Amino acid sequence: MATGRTHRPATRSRGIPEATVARLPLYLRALTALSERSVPTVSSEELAAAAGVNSAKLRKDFSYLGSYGTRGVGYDVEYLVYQISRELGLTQDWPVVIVGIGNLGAALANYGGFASRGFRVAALIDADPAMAGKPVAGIPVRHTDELEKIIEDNGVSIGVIATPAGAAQPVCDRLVAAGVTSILNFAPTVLTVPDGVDVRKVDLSIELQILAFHEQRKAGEETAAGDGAVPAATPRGTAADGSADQGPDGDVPAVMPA
Amino acid sequence: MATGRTHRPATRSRGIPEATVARLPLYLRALTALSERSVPTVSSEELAAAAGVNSAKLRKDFSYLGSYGTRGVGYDVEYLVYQISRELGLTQDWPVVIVGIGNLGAALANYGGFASRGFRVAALIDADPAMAGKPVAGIPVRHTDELEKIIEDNGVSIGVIATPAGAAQPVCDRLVAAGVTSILNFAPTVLTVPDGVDVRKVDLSIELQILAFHEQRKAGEETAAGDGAVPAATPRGTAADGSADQGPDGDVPAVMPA
DNA sequence: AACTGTGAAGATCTTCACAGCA
DNA sequence: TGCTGTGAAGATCTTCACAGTT
Repeated sequence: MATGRTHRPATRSRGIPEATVARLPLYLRALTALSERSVPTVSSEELAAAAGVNSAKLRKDFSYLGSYGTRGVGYDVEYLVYQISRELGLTQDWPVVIVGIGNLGAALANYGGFASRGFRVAALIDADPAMAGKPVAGIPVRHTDELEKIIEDNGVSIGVIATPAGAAQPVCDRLVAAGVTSILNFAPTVLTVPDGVDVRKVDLSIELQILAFHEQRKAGEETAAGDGAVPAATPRGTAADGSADQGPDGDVPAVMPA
Repeated sequence: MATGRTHRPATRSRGIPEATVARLPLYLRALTALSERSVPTVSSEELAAAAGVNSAKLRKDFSYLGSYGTRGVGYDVEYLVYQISRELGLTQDWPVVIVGIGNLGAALANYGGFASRGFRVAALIDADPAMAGKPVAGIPVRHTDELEKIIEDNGVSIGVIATPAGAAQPVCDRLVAAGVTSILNFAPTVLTVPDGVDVRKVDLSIELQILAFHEQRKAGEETAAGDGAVPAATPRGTAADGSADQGPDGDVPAVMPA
């Protein structure tokens, strides 16, 4: 082993740090709202407040994209929306398949934000033969047997797994074998994928456990006063301070349909 | 904002770094699986593989909890399960309320992992009068009017918001006013909360956008033939390298019911 | 005067590599 | 011998603070 190999230059995709990439969608959402209100320009201070981060961080983040602002003025909303969209690859259409149409899968299929921003639900797939043909969110559910064909016919490269934990890895393997290279996993399992495939996971129970940790911490500190919730002073929210940064930075969360 | 206040000593809750806290649930899940198979001990190497992280990181994480392992042997599964559960505050019962019972809220209510690990759904709340009384996952939905009373009667400190984006902040304000100090937000909005309240967010569209960014990157690199970029080497999956760490570390994602 | 862009300092997090215990 | 626990080095990320621009 050893091999001083290029030990994963990772993150440095090409200059934009991963932490910044994770915040671009946040900025984009805030900018889109401003755009809809026809606001022409914003200062880093205003936009930062709307996105829930601090302005220094926002400016540094934008500096990785280039110099899209005007000193003394701020940023042109429309222009920034375009630049960030392009950077995120949202100027093109990404066909997505959702596998596992239980409560969660249905919720995802119905999610409006999907179509609105570069993503298109190419197909809903479920292993239950009884579901086949039934429309969910206006899209007919197709059987797992067709998975490979669907991926190929639609050139799908992003797959969403909303199956029970036990089915996740097999489904993942098939998706990858069929050509999917990015997976969003809602099943509470660690997926193993070959090199070159990205996996992000969303896990409800993990998020709750992280909250429980901080909650327990608060309870302990409060003791000083007596009990009541939220003393006058700050029991302090460990991480995530009040209005500032949301979603500390943990990594995961998971959900799983019935 | 501003206020040169105690500039958030944040993370250092009391020694355990936030990044470690975010991984404890992962270890716990892997350990629970081992426990069910009656495996008595595990090495950091084995457990790390099961949790999808590298062993050095796992050992360092555990070192913050104390010295619970045995050199030359490994960790006692049952003992570790207990220690991590205690650290995360899962040895006590956390009543949780879910507000917004659409497709997503129903999916969350049906999520099995809820009850199994220290969390108990105290109530399901929805603004639609027509939903009141209807059982979802065996629990009758109650109207938003009762929110405050429910929170107080059950001593709820953790709330899950699965409402449409527009209703999220108002609901959040009421939850906080009633005593909730930890919120898991599935609505695609940045919530503003007073100091001392923790907010974590889960946002589907953000996760997809992050995947799209990397996906676009991959596509671009493959083209390498054309312009001068990336030799002939691997197309490489930007971040999240193959089987290693899952879920890079972004911060957020969002889902929203119909 | 107002605000961006950014070098540098600080804070966190990760990985190495090896001393030390069972 | 086998594997944990951890100081130290590295890599990232955040925040400061101010030069530079309109």
